[in-house]
Amino acid sequence: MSKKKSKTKNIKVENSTETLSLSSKCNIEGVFDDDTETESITEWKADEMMLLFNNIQQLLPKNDLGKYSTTLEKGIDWNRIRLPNRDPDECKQHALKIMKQLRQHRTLTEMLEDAKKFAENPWKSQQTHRINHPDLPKKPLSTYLKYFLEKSPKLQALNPTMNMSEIAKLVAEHYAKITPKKKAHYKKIYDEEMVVYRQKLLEFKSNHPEIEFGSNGSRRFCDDQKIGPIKPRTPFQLYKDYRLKKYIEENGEEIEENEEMLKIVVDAIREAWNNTISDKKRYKFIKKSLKDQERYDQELKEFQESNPKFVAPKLKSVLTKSELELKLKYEGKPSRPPRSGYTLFSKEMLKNMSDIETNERMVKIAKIWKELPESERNRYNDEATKLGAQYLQDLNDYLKNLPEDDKERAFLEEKSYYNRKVHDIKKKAEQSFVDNTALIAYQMEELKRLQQLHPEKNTADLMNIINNEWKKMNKDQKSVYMNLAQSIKSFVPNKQVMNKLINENDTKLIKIMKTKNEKEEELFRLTGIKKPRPSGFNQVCHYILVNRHDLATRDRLRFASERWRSLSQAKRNAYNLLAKRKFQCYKEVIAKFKENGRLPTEEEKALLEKYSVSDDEINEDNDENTKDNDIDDGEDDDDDEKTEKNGIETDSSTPPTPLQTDQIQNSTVAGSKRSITEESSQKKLNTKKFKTGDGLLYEESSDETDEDDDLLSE
DNA sequence: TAAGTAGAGGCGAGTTTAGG
DNA sequence: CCTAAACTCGCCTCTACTTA
Repeated sequence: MSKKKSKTKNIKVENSTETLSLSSKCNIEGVFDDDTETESITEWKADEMMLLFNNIQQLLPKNDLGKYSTTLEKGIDWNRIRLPNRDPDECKQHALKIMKQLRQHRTLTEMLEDAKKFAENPWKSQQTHRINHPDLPKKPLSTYLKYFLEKSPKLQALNPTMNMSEIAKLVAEHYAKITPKKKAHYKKIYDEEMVVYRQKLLEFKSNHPEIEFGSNGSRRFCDDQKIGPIKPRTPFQLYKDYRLKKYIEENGEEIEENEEMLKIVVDAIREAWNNTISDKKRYKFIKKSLKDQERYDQELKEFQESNPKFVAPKLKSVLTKSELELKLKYEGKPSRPPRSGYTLFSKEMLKNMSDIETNERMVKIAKIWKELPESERNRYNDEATKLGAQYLQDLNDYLKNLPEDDKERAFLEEKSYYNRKVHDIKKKAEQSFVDNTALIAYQMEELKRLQQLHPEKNTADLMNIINNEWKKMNKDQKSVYMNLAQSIKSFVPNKQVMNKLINENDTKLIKIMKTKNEKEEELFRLTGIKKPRPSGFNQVCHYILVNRHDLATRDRLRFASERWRSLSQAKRNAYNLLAKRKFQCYKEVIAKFKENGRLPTEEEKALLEKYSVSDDEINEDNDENTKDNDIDDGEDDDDDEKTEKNGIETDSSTPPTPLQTDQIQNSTVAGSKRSITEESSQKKLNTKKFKTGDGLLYEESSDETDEDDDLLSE
């Protein structure tokens, strides 16, 4: 299989004292084994090549950072290369052919150095000249290597757990023991081959007087001993053992005798493993391999107990990435959904684009995507959303059924994806909150105006008109309401969003979040220490919400907002800073408590106390009194960020129900314009009232105060 | 130093995903 | 929609050994 490997690359010309003079007109007539590559190289003369490479050098792009072949393909203006009797494409193809045989992973600038050296004296065997003449005869293998070739497949079959280095050691061991008679036998073959080789080499030299024979590079060696338990076997190795055993049973011992046959059989087995074996069977060997891993872990543990100094070798996982995926798939793990409609689309498109060049595919897909009618794109987007929701559901089911030990690991594997999902949902919900709130604000304002203008019309008709007006408004016209909505959103915690998620997808992540909060609750029960409000603004809100029962909830929040804005910047900074410090302090306390149940020390309690702002302080009406502010050290407040982070970790003591847009709109009208709504009962209105406007977050509350407090103190 | 071998690991380039 | 990071692919080198 790999016999053909580096055929043209690693053949090197034998060292020789004979040094042939550099000939600029050398005409290489050698023939490559692979005849498709032959003609153009043999046609080109050294000076011609030199000219070509010098030409290319003139045209190198400024930033030559890509792979040389890419640069040759795309970075060079071949029309500007003019060689007598050569068309640009010929030049390009020739340059590509030569360079391909020098080194693979380099930039064109670097490769040109090698190429020019090559052109100076083609086929000279030196490190930079790795192309060897295809006609150069191969030196016969040494007696040891002949023996190695014969013995190593057998020893591999007998010692399937050994790697090549170990096999080589074993071969050497065997070789040291073979009888002089056998050695002489190998030597005889070698000598015979050597006679032929010398003859061929002479012929070669006479055919190619232009070729200079040089010396070669060096190699590094290092040694590491391998002791300890036998390494776990990979699924393929196990499969190979199984097939080989079966083969030997069926065909007797022959396979041992015939190394060629063995190689063929092993190759066939590999082929089967890679291409034809069913996933089900593969999964069987994957399981076996994992069992062997367990065996290894156990043996290693025991071995290390008796050999404490033994450092376990770093092993790669017995499973390849795809094997692991297969395993998880078989165990019911859902595969990740496409992230967007576009992803879904491109995935679908890619299936039928194998004929198009790789780097053009994505460009093409993007183009088609853009040209797709909106309805089509929406179809993909909807499908992607559906798949996403399905995935969360499937993942949930999968996690639920896992053994307790695996749950955590499996969850962590999906965590980043999950967080992303949470992020997406949150962003979406935030946006729809802002949109809804803006519309509500507009509706309220317009309704009032239109009712005065057209007292004869009923509310439903007016609302229709208003909604149509809104639809026709452009961004600028809406901006006032959007800004208002945004500012309302900014002091409303993200709790609803999270709760929506919790209700819809009761998965491990949320369970972890819940346990987090269970700990917080426990700490509160034990010490009375509550999770502090994460920002100065939240403190103000809290204070107003608790103390201003004379106002409706949304009015209280509005009032809180007004109060906050009326504070001087210095004071706001000061409150934020305190809140930040307190929050940090609390975070440390809760971390310790979670870790080992340690309760806060007196010192920590005192610190938490120190960072608290008293209600009285907030209640001070004369907000201009910032002079006596001794806690302001001018630090920027980043409570927005804090609030947000905090929002994610929020607890879920009050599971809310997500609101539908129309529901919100309807209730808004009802709530905000109580007087004009049809004869609904007062009680109903009262309940609904809290769903409206900024009250979006406080739906269906019977005990406002507690809930408000809860919501803002998260 | 290079020849043989198979698997591990490195690397550059190409893709996909996360996250803003 | 964009960028950075992570991942994949496929090629390349290294590893053990001896001989010339």
